[in-house]
Amino acid sequence: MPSTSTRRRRRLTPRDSRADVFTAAAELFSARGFDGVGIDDIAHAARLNKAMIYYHFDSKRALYREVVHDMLRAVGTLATEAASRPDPADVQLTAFIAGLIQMADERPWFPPLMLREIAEGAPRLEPDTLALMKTVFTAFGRILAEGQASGLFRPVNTVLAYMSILGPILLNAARERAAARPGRLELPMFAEVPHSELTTHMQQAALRLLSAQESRP
Amino acid sequence: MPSTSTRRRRRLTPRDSRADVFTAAAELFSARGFDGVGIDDIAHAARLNKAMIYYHFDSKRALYREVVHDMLRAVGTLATEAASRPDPADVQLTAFIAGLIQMADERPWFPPLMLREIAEGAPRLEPDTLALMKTVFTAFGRILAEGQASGLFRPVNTVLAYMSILGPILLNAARERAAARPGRLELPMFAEVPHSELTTHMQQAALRLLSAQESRP
DNA sequence: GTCTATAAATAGATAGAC
DNA sequence: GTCTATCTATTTATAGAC
Repeated sequence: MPSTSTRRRRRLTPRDSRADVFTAAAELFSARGFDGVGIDDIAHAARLNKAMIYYHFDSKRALYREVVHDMLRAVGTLATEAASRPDPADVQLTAFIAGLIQMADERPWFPPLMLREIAEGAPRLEPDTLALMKTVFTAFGRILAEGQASGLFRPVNTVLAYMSILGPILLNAARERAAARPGRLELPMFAEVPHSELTTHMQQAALRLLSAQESRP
Repeated sequence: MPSTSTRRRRRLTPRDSRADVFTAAAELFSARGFDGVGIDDIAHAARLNKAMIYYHFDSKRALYREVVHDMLRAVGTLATEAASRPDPADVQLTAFIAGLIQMADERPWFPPLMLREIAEGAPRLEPDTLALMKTVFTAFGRILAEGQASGLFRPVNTVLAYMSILGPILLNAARERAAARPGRLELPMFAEVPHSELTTHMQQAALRLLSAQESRP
């Protein structure tokens, strides 16, 4: 969420239109991409008009950047905290995975948005955005290195391991959103998967991928 | 590739402008998405002009549909052929994985395009497109079921297994394209990964995920 | 803070010459 | 088959009233 600390506080919940714009923008950018969304669409979804968008944000691109940065900051914090836990690497890793899945639940716009950013090679991303992405990857690398140093994990390419864990989580979350469209649920590939089953599967898959010893049940 | 069989053949390689449009469109849609690409961009990339696009294709959307369908047909064929091999399921599976990686090499526009289609919930996809997607998923399901029936694979949710295999492959291929942008290669997360290492990793990961017995080396 | 109205640029699509 | 010129609609962004 965007920081509200810099703006004046008023009493009696007087509608935070900036937050409404942010949320509407996040949902729409996630669903249709930067170019697929018009300022008018965002304004309508936030039950406001064009002018209010520009009252709160400098430009469409600036608004998009805030949405992406908010998302990356959250993931960066999650990864860094997981890597800093005083636990063995497998616990750190499963915590990271559970956190990612939970985050996709709390910020449903996050998975498609991140998927698209990667798919497009993040052309709209300035240096500070790349720095945020680097934070996540670095923290993940720390977990892996620690697991390998302790003999818990086998040696694997860090980039490929990263893709192997991030990929399915993002893809499945995006799939869930796609399944929500009318007439999709009948198709087997859009079948609903319980949250708990998802988490278990992803954690098992990661440990099976990395485990140095024979596979665990 | 689009079928050229319906059009007249001329001698001396007289430039197939339709194929040029198709390739340019595939590359651009892949890199920037449907809404991120203008007809003019495609025309320029194909060293033609707007009018030629509409001479060959009915509309921007029709052109996009052809690109997506061509891709899905190719993956569908790959998956169906892998599932029809007279081999044990693990061989079928590794063949499917190797084929996917090879396809991403031959049609570099495929991974980002498919990633985006999933991320967006395929809003532009008509019934016949969904049928193509279903073909791929069904063939994958056959491989899994056969592996489980023969005791080679453990029981896993088909959808989650599908995401776990497709996700990393697509994500990594998209990452590779993103890495090609200037100033990216220095970052660790955009480091180059040899083709062979990628294939081995993905096949190992899939087998470790699904294997019924203890992990294989 | 919120709105209407409008400017200025861009994009999908077509007409028609060659 | 290939081109230039153009129509029309949409879209980002701003001006200014309330």
